[in-house]
Amino acid sequence: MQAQSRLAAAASGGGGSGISGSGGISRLGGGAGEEHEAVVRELTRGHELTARLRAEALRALRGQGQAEATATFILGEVSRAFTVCLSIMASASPSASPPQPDETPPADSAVSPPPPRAAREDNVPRKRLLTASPYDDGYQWRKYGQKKINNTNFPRSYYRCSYHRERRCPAQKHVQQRDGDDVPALHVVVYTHEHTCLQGAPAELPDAATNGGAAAAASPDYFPAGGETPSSLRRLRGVGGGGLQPQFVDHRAAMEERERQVLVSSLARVLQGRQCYDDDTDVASLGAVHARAPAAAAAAPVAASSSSSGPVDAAGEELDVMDYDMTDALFWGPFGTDSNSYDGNLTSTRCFDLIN
DNA sequence: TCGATTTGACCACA
DNA sequence: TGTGGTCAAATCGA
Repeated sequence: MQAQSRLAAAASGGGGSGISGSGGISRLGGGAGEEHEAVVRELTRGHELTARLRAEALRALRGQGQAEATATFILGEVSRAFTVCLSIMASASPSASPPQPDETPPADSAVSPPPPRAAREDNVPRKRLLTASPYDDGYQWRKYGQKKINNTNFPRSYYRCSYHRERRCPAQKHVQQRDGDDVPALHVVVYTHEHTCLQGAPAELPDAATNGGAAAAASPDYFPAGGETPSSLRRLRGVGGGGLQPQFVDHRAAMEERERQVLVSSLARVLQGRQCYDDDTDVASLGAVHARAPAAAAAAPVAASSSSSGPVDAAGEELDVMDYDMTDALFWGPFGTDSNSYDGNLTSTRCFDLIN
């Protein structure tokens, strides 16, 4: 598990200034399990702190256009990186392993439960993912149902792409918290169908880690003809719990580099204050947070999948750990109407995937 | 008032 | 026939 080793090395401060202080890991003693728990604990803490920082930054930058958008983008990517790392750690967790045949059954299992219901054979492609952050995958979803599933402790929630009607996007997912006492709680997410709301996205998109995606947003295909969407811009500044990611609001012109530099430098100072980075942290390394996340996600699951002993869902089906690529970079931008009625045009953003 | 979520009922599949 | 998946009216909240 290369990624796990890297994470453990990073957590123990190998080669750098490391993490210290009251909230950090001063020393990683004990066995691998203890070390694993410590890394997960710190990642979870980092994830939570990022969310708080994001809320504070957005409050402070509200109405400041590019700065607000850039802060949303960067902190969103930092959050995503934490999510990826937590997913990797979850897949490597002893608690994530499927029950072994020789394990002692629960005391109340004298009557063996019925075999899990077979999956529907509808030839619909499905991707399964085990994650601690099932709602932070970069897409916008609308919940349309919830169901108590037999022999599980937690209900299953059903979601459709927010563009289900507007763009006939068939993408769906359902989320179900896995039984057990995982910390953080792990959820099995099953994605059904690919997003087709990505249609019309530029064929080639630049690396957002280096330019923030400004060139992508500058593509004439990215915004509809006539382009300006004041209503959507209003919505992007409004409420919504952070579901909207307006990183490319009005980015047809190249992002103003100076403003971005100022903001990123501020963020770097904040992050350094939390001692999350080495002393030589710079703007480039912040951008690399984005670049590393998909790479790390791709690296670890490959090894795990080859062992065919990865995590399983409630039905006993092995989770395809390659599905971590669902956390790859996604980009959102404004378009069209700001109506989001159920039957009409839904939202003021659309998404497309940089990868593929 | 409008959009999102909840939840009971219904439907289709194994 | 039971269960998972979806629908749609009711409800909630901004």
